[in-house]
Amino acid sequence: MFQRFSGNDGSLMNQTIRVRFAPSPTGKLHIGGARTALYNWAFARKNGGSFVLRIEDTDTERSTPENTAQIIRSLRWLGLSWDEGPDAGGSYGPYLQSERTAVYAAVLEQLKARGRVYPCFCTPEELEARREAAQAEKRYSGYDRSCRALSEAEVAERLARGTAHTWRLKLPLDRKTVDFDDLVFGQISVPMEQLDDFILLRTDGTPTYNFVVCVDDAQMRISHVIRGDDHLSNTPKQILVYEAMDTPPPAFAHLSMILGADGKRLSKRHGAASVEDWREEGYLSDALVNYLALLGWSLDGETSIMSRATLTSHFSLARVSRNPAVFDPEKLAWMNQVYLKALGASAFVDAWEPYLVHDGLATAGDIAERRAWFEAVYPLVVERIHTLGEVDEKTAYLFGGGTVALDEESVEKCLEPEGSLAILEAALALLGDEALCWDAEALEATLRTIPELLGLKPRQVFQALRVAVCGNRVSLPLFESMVLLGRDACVERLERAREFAG
RNA sequence: GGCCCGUUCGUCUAGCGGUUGAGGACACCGCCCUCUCAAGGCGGAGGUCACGGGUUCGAAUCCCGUACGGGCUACCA
Repeated sequence: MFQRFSGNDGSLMNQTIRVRFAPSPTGKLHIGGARTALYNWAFARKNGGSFVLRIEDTDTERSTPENTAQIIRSLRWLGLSWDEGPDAGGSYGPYLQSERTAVYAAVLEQLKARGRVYPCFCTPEELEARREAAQAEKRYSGYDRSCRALSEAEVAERLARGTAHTWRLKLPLDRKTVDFDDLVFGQISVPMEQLDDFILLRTDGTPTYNFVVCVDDAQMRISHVIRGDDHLSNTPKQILVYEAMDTPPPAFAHLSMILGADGKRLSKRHGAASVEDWREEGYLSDALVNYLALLGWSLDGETSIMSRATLTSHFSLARVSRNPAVFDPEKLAWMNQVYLKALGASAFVDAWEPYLVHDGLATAGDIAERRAWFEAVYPLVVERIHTLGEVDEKTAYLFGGGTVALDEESVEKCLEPEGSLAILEAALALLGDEALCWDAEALEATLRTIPELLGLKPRQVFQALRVAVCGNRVSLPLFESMVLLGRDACVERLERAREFAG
């Protein structure tokens, strides 16, 4: 699959598009990570390329297989699919960094053979002291390259003696800058004085991030690295690693950070910060994907509701914003309702079921048996909620049979005032008619006669009946609620309410 | 401290030198609808385009400073 695109030098060239999402399994999939994954996926799908999932689990302290499984679950829930990954296989594996140690060792050996790295025997304490001294004198505090000046004999001698050492990258001393053309940020230029011979392999033999990420991206033939802009400053270092490996670097596209309402980087402090959290609160993946797509990217500046298909047919890095974006839960909530309204009754009941079961309102068996009843609730409740998590609270009064919990304040305001008893009696009399058809239209037509009969305002009548039947002065539409409750339950509730009525 | 990056209504954004008296969306306000709450319809308020200099006939758009914010500056990723 070949695509023409503009290369770093501005020329057009043919290249297979391959992108990757490389999360570290140290926790759940975060909103920021989800957006990075989404943009990578959209870019790959739009350009007919491949999307690779690679797990960066080298931090054995914090990485767990559970987190990896959880991240994969979240990505799938979001509707993203990858062509290669730990679970999907592929010809550039393994896709777990913890299984790639031999690859890193081999590349390091090549770099040694080509004289692009050198051992450093400086201890952390020495480095720390020198760094502090440099900072005190306001000099660049990077490594002073002292071990780079060691003679071959001395190096051989220390190595033979088994002296603890790291391996550092030998930066070219004759360059002035490292330049690259970021697909989002544009031309970036960093002076070489700001870069030092950073460590590729630690004393304990483990490779560092800036090394492994290059090895992996190079070996996996990644064409475009799309990631958070916290890596923008690391990019020059990585370009130097590519040069040492004698491999052309991929194109880079950095995504600005997602912030909380306080302007700080989005985190748990801001409430739900992981995809899993939002799912549990009752957000639809379609809504989350749509919202995330627009957080830092726009189709045309006008469109706000769009499907994954639109995303994958129109996504473009050129339209990715450089400014950090503040995550706005209110807009997500609005968008979620838009998607809930488009869901349809059947899909809604499926999505609602876990909440019903969890809150003890119904069992899976009840739902299967009275499917139509649950589906009838949908059009009433959907325009009054933003998340699935709110549905049970809004509909709980429909489940009590002949009894309902009466809201104290509602009773006080709508049931206790004089005239309520007469309203209840009138309603009971009218509903006692066995011939009355128990549907919303008939109920409304019948009960509409009460205001005139008693000389009361419709509002007063219906609010009294609402509190008697629904237990609260705020509820789903009264007549439809009565239909869902059934005649017996309604009559019983009206009778019970009489003792509170004025 | 040094280096890199960013800065358009409260928020997400459109805008890539003139058709912009800066457009859309969320939130907000009002009206209509109405059995409550919503939803919906209509309308409104809200931006001296961070600030200061330039370049230009003309700048939100290009250049340079300043301020503010973020990132990197680790034997973290």
